[in-house]
Amino acid sequence: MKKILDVITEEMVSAFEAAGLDAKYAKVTLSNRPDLCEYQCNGAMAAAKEYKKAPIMIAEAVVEQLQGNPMFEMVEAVKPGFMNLKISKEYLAGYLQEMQADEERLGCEKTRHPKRIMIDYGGPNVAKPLHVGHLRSAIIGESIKRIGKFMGHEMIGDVHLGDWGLQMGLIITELKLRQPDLVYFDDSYEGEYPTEAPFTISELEDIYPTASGKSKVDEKFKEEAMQATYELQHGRRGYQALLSHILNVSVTDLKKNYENLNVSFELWKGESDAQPYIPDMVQKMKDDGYAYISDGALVVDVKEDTDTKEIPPCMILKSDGASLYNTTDLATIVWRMKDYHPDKIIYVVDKRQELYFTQVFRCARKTHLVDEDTELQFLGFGTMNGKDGKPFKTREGGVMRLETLISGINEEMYKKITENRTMDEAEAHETAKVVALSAVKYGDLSNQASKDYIFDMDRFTSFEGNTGPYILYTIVRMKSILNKYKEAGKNADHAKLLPAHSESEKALMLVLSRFNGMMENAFEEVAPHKVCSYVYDLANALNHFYHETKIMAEEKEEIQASYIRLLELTKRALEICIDVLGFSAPERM
RNA sequence: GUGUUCGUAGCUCAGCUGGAUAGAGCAACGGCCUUCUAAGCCGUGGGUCGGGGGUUCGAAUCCCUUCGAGCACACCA
Repeated sequence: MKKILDVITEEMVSAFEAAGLDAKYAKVTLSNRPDLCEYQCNGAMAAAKEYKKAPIMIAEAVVEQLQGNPMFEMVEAVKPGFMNLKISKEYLAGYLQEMQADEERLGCEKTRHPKRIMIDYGGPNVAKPLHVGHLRSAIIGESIKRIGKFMGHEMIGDVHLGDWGLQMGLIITELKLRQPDLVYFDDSYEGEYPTEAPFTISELEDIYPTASGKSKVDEKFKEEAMQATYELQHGRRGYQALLSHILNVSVTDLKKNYENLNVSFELWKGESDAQPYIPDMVQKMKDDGYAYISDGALVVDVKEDTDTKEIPPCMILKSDGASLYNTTDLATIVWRMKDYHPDKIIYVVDKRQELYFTQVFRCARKTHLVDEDTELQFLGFGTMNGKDGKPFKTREGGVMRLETLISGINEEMYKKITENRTMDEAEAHETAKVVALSAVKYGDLSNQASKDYIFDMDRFTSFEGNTGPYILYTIVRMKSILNKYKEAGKNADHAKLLPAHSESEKALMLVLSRFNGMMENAFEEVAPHKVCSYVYDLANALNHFYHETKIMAEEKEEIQASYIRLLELTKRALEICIDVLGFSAPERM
């Protein structure tokens, strides 16, 4: 259904035209003076110049046309030339009724031009546990994916595993040291390799850091690892079998961890999947004359005339002929185009990689890896800092494992819940997890993705004010009333949504009516934080209304049923929003 | 050095496609639970929107400049 601002703007357009004025000035926006009005149009002041008339004269002429329009409760022209509007309660109730009829989407239409959008987020490394640095990409990427899906686009999330490079060689080398007799290290072995991995995830998580540590002090060990890497990448059977074991064990564990975050991926591709495409890609870049040797390395120029600074060429192969991150990312674009032909690829990556990605994108475009109309978008997110404003670290100064962070918050949450409510242990733990996740995700998403933000454990676990738990609490309150209503043997399913009876009810209705416009905008701007701020507005409006209105004590059935309908609508809107943000609400808390 | 992002209340952040008195939350202070979950609601105090210019009828928002901070600048990923 139409956005409420568009509906009002249409009326304004007619009014402008009826007053003999250009409709381009008729844009209506939300009021920034809620004490004066709900919507405003500032076009009269802009039009003053063209028509050489005082803005107030123009405003009055337009307002004249709107007098008596049943859509409005108030229309007035003020001081310099503002036009202030209040929508009629009847119209608003009708609008919400229409929203409610579309329970699934609340009147937020799917796009008419669905796109296939791949979204590259997550980016974990195999054999390494997830740490806090992986949190933002997962949370933001997941939310953007869900917003896109809701808007009707085909969203394909790809985890883009870090499963290529020296780290693999390190693991293999360390494993060889620990278990030299494994068949994987036997060159003469020609049979099938075991299906069972020769290590568990916890062993793997021990092997990698050990190996990594050794490589920094032990030159010989490092050389061996490099050699192993080389052999792996050049097809040594035993090592490739090991690689797939490492992958299996690791991916199983990663899936579990991401699941705990309510994050999932359509594709579990990794850097290794791009490798087969490298030779042809490089050859073609050479044949087409884009790639040339500079200082021994193979590069493609990507600078453009409009650059404000020198953009270094995009390196395709190192001077020793080896591939590097760029090569893999470009080859990844190759298979993505070949297998999926997306309209757009969004990269949800640390913003420090921006320059690097402009190089990759330009190179991909220049060498025609992507079509003209395939959009490559870099969505850089800021660093998650600790309370001191410096990158988030453990007390000891190390990187904190994601699991540690999450379980810490879960515990804190569990304490809070058991302090305040009586609930059996199992439910309390389950609820704690749900609420803790909302705290983390909302805390992250309510900030603009591109900015650094301070992850303040105390603030997030204090659960007051603009937080995930506040939103959940609001939903739980509504659920509680709705249950009571049902328990009383009543049913409001076919009740009419009546015009607002109070200011707080109308205020709530006004926020609700913004739903479809908000969602559309959040998608267009790839901005989950806009969903957060809407959700907060809505929860606030509900709580004001809730506080003033004794719903269960309302004696007139018709009015009470209308309140219930309004609660249902609000609850639904909040639930859609938090779902799109990637978390959910418990039954009680 | 070059480029880039940012600088809004004591703290954490919105607002930035220009509009009327710059908004929240936390913290501080004061009210509200015999009635639907007080993890709530209502109220008070707190701001040269880093500084300076400019464009405009109008600037936190656009442009220039300056100061300060972060980040990035080809053989790591």
